[in-house]
Amino acid sequence: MAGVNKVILVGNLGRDPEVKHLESGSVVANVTLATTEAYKDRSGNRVENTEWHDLEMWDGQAKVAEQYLRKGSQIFVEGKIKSDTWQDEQGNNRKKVRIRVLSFTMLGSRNAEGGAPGGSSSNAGQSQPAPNKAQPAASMPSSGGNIDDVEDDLPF
Amino acid sequence: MAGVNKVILVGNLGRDPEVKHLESGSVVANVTLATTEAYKDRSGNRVENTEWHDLEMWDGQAKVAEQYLRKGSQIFVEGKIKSDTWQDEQGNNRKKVRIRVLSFTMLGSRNAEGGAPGGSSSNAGQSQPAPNKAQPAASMPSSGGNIDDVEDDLPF
Amino acid sequence: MAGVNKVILVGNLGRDPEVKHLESGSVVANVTLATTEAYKDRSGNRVENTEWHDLEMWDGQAKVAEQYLRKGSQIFVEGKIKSDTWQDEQGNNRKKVRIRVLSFTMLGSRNAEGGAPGGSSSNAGQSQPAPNKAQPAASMPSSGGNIDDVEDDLPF
Amino acid sequence: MAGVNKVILVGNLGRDPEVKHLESGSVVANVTLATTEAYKDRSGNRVENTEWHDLEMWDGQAKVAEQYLRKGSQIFVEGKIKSDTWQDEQGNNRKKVRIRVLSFTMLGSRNAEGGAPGGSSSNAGQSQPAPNKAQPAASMPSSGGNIDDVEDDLPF
DNA sequence: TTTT
DNA sequence: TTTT
Repeated sequence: MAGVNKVILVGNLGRDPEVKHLESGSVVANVTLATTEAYKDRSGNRVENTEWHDLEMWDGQAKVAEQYLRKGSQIFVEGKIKSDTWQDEQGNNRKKVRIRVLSFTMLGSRNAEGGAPGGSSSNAGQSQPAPNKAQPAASMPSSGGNIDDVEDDLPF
Repeated sequence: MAGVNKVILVGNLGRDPEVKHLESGSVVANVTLATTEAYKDRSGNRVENTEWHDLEMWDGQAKVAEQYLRKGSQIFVEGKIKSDTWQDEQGNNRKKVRIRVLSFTMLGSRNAEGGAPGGSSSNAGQSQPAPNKAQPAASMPSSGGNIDDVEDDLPF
Repeated sequence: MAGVNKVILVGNLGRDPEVKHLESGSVVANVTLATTEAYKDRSGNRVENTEWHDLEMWDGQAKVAEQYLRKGSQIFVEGKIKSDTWQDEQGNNRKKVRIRVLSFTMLGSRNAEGGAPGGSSSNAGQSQPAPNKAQPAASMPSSGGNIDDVEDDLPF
Repeated sequence: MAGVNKVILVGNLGRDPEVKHLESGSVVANVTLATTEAYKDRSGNRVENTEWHDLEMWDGQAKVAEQYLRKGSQIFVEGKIKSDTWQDEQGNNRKKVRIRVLSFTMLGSRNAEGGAPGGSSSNAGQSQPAPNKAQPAASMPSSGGNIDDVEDDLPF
């Protein structure tokens, strides 16, 4: 019965977060995260391999994501694997795997000050204007949320 | 580019490993692992939630799995998320997520000596006779494999 | 500022937990945990290497430890590194590193039912009688504590 | 016997790495890493707590550290706890805990291009000129080392 | 001694 | 779809 289900990721967002404010008052953010590994194949050529992860963040976390994360943002994520299963129209069993984020931390913000925060690619047309990625203390959520390490504990 | 993609699981096998010896000489073992978490809901009732993970082990690892793991075995797993994507007959994009195991460790075997190793449920009819789960050093694979912590590093 | 400090251990207790009930009402348990790795040296000989960790558990966690953990118990631990620094009598800077446990899970108990729970080494003379290591749901702490995954979040 | 001893850190270097080239040909780099966590105390005041870790890197890893890491660099580290024990002159048992790095990844380099790489504080007087922190592929070690994820597997 |  |  004793179980551990833990995921640790460091990667970059493929898009701006998609945030939904539900009627219940809950907020959910869906984020796609790329983790890329590079290695040499047998011929000595450099090969890159990218894995795309579907992240799910809730409530306080989702709000911080909405406010501070953008396409290209680099984050550290701790979470767990969580799958939904259902039957499709053909009666086939289907399964969708997501990472339920338990906490995340923005990375690399220190050096963003000198240049365009997030770079030119971080604020594509479909998104609202990006906030200052440098995360000055003054722009911290007054709710007491912690930009740098956002936790949100639901039972599952 | 800097990426981290790490999964840590502790759980029990849902079935005996399914092992295939490929013509290429490679060996692959597919394992289903359950991680269960328990919590109290708002009414104070104990609720259990089980997540099933599809694990993939290769070569030396797969051989150790074949020899020592059985339905019910408790293991610690370190691996990474790895997905296959394709189009189904309807032209829909499909994605299958697996955990590529990088190393695993058998748990709890130390105290299993006194009773039936693995318990009555650990050796269903479709499987070969289970070996002694207590893993005495003497029964270690002569190939130099390490029963307790099996690693197998492929680039991806 | 963004920081991550995470430790994951699987090992066995070197002694029964040492538990102190403080006047403040807090409870602290000190636990020594051995993690052993085995490898082959250049000559092909099997070598074992054991690292001893000093764990610190508080309150609900400490109570569960007091009640259920014994010398020899195998546990999964998640925690963080936490050091105390001071000057000794000679004026030298000293540092003591501990693992502050954030959650732990008892391992291997499921299959222990058939034999002596914990095995002969798990209940040395200096300790109180060991409880049933099999952890039936019925023997769970009525306080709502979760034997299988004990969490306790202090700020640091 | 089955053991897991894993440490995961994200933090910033307190100093430039101290690198020693041993007569044996081995190279060792000692690095101090700060992991900072912030939280609100009972009065709602923001409190910061910094833990300092002593990291040890060897060979290929150490060379990459020497070349690319500087005071202030942010890295992701995976390693294990490793302690040395000895008796001091007074005959007291002493123990020194280090993190043996198994792999590390440089973080946040993407946005360093626009400004001064590493910032003004990253290259203090006592250090050699910092290399371009942006890690162009062209400056990669020809030895096949991977700047972004450096691994080095010794048995212990 | 870092970082924000 | 990210990043280098």
